[in-house]
Amino acid sequence: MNGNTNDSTFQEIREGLIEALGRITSFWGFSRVMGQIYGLLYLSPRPLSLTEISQSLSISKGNVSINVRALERWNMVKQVWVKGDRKDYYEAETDFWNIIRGVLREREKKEFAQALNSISMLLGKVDKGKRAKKREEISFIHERLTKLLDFIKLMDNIVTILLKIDDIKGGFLLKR
Amino acid sequence: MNGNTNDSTFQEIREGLIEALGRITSFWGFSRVMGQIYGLLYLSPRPLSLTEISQSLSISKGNVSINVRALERWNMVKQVWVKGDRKDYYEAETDFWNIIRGVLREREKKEFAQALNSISMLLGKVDKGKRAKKREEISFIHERLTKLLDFIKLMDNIVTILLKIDDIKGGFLLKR
DNA sequence: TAATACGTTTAGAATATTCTAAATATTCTA
DNA sequence: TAGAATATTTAGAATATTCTAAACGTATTA
Repeated sequence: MNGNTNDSTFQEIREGLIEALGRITSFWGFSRVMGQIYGLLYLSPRPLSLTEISQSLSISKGNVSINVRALERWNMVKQVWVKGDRKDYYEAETDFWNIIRGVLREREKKEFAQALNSISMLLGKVDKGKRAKKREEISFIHERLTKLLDFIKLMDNIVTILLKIDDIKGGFLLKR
Repeated sequence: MNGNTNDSTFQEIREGLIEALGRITSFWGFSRVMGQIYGLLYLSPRPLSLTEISQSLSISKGNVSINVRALERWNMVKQVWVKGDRKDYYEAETDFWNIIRGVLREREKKEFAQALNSISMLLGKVDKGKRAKKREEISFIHERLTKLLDFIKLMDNIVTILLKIDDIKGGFLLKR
């Protein structure tokens, strides 16, 4: 090193971010490759093609294809048009709150709804049997399920409110 | 079915919750078995031993052992003493906010710290090379990394504040 | 239309994870 | 201390996931 920020330093930084984001996405339940691709795009001054991504990360084109599609689904990557080139190009979405919003909407929201459904159904089953012998056991189970259901409802409401605020105000609470 | 809530209905409900919680924990990045064990304990009026859990869920004792330990680490299950019995018994922690608090503290918090570290380090590398030729590229990378770092800091702060509030007030914001 | 350049899908290989059964360690009781 | 009851660890089997290379399909150019 000579004190200048040269190409190899850039390379080092890129690889560092790729690794870091790979770890993070993996931690949050996405695929590691998604984070790596996102990291690469995030530090690229211009959109990259599928082939370039594949080569930069030493990952097969098929794999890149699948993961880029996933990233698009999660609002983390946008496809862009490059004039005079018929390849598809991709760039990183840099509005993180927008990404979170998308994830909350598609993933957490759905999961809460499903949980809510399951537990409600189970509670329904308890309530059907009023004349049972085992009073205590019924009331115990009823109480526990109700408590759980209330909690899930509350979480679901919080998420809903967050999304509403964000929709209406364009993110006054969350954006910077 | 005869309209009464009988044992087989209880069984059905238990299995329903076990399945639902298994799905949820799996979704949130924990093992499925953890959710199942938690579900079983959550609807059990008395603490259960390792062997009972193993039999109820048709899972090897070894597996139960590992996952119960994980549940304890996450504050989701407590070991309890049953007089006159030298087996270990376990029961579900029913304060969900307490559980969340623990998870935030041990998992998210740590992960944010690590991310913060990585990105700061990368930014440091950029700043070292002031006299480089590629001015634009430097400022581009600098800007992007700063933006990312700020975001992570903000998230980290939010979590920190949540935990502080909860510590001081005993959870006035979160508890019900 | 033929040849080319690309993206997607797929079958199976590589890898990682989870699980069990058995071995080992620990704790308790007599 | 010996023996019994329990919990934990571990080696390897079972399973699930991820990845690649090649096949395929589609659009574009010559």
